[in-house]
Amino acid sequence: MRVPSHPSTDALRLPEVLHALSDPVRLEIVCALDGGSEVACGHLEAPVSKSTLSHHLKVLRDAGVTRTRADGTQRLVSLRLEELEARFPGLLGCVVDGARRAI
Amino acid sequence: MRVPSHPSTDALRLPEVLHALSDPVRLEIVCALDGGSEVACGHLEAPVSKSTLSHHLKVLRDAGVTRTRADGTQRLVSLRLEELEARFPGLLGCVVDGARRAI
DNA sequence: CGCCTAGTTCGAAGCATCTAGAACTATAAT
DNA sequence: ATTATAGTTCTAGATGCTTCGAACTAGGCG
Repeated sequence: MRVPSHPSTDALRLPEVLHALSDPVRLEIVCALDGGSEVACGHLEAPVSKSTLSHHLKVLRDAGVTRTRADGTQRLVSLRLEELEARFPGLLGCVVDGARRAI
Repeated sequence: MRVPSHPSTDALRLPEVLHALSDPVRLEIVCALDGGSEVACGHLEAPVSKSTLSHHLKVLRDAGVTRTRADGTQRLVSLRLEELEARFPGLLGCVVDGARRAI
């Protein structure tokens, strides 16, 4: 399994980031990752099939919201907190707060 | 021309708001409205046709991002700053800041 | 090696989005 | 009343998104 590519911090595009965050399933994933922990794909709870979950993780990764690294047969996903904060200060915090209050 | 309907503050949904903000044309409109001014549709600069602009304004309005009121033959559009701030604190500010820096 | 586990990728269906032109509505001005 | 102005709505096409199952890839284990 080849290592997936991640956009550089400079390459992050706001419309793309917002679109990545605009889906309920992906918003839940982001909330689950908030706190900085690395989570294996399979441990993410989402009401979708494995392939759909993989697709959503790809959308988040391509937008630069998450990072994925291989660990054995698993893929560990985490938020790109520092990079997002550097490029769009406060955004992720507001979104997660808003999502936690009422999705 | 009948008055368009606006969702109540309670009815605002984060995924819908984020989706409304995830389009470059709409993001530009929101930036243009930031500051609190009311702007007539025709004075908004957007590289799209009149009907497409009308569509984008409807998406923003339906998501609860903007408010529209009639004034003669014109429609004045403005941001729902207070309501958005009450429901999703800081969000609009972060988005506008991010958009201004680099769209 | 053969098998299991963990994810990805492919193919396809169904639905939504963005876009524009044409037709329409409503207000204002002549 | 006629005409002009400002937007909306309808229709339609092209594209994109979400979803799933099936097939595939890669690493770990017996």
